Amino acid sequence: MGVTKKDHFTDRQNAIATLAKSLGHPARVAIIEYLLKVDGCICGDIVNELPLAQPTVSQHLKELKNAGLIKGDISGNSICYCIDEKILEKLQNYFLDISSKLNKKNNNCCK
Amino acid sequence: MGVTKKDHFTDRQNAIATLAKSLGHPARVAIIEYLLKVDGCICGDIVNELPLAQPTVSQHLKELKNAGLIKGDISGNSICYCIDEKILEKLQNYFLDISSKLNKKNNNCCK
DNA sequence: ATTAATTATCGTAATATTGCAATATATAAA
DNA sequence: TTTATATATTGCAATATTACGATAATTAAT
Repeated sequence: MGVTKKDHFTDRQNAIATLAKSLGHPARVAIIEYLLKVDGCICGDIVNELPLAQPTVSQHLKELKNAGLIKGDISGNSICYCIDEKILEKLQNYFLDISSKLNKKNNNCCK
Repeated sequence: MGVTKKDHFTDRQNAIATLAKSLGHPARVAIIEYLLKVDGCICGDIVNELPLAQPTVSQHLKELKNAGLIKGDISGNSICYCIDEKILEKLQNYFLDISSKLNKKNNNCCK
């Protein structure tokens, strides 16, 4: 089928999956890392940085934006994309939570 | 095309993307959360827990295993899956790293 | 040895993703 | 106003993912 049965999972599980999925492509990881590195955030710079055609990058930017990981501001002729700290914090907290649960648990049933 | 141009990105970017992708489906998030919650880790329990058919769950388990997030031990008739702490730690550290970089940066170019 | 139970694999259909050329849209510059 | 620049959208081909029935493979129980 290729269609995910979202209805059967919790909102939280779907939310985490959506965020994780948006980082599930190296180009999108590269975009986040680029935005972390630079001061500006002009779309054209991202296109130049990545080894992909402009429409492809635009598509990846759209996915990151839909997931909430980045936001975009119109800046004259071009568009300035930046990381949305809140959502990244959410992801970070999720993994912190998992780690603390793992620590409290004896996770030794497999070697 | 539908084929990811992995060659053009760094190993680290590809590695993070692979891990994130493996959590990019609610069923796989649910599997991880289930393994965190319970003491045992028998495949059949996971199948019962999830609203998906056995072959589908088996496929998701395989993906998590390929990504390195879980490992499986044969346990008599059945198979015991558990979380691989090392890899989850890797993911956690990645997001901690991003957060600290975000804090050092003035990320105020978009409102 | 047969049968039951557990998990993996195969085959296949439906849908999603990736990538890009072509084109549209919108703003800036001349 | 025309032209250049920057980004988004459309359309399409290739590949990947998701889901499951049927079946294989493996071990346990009888």
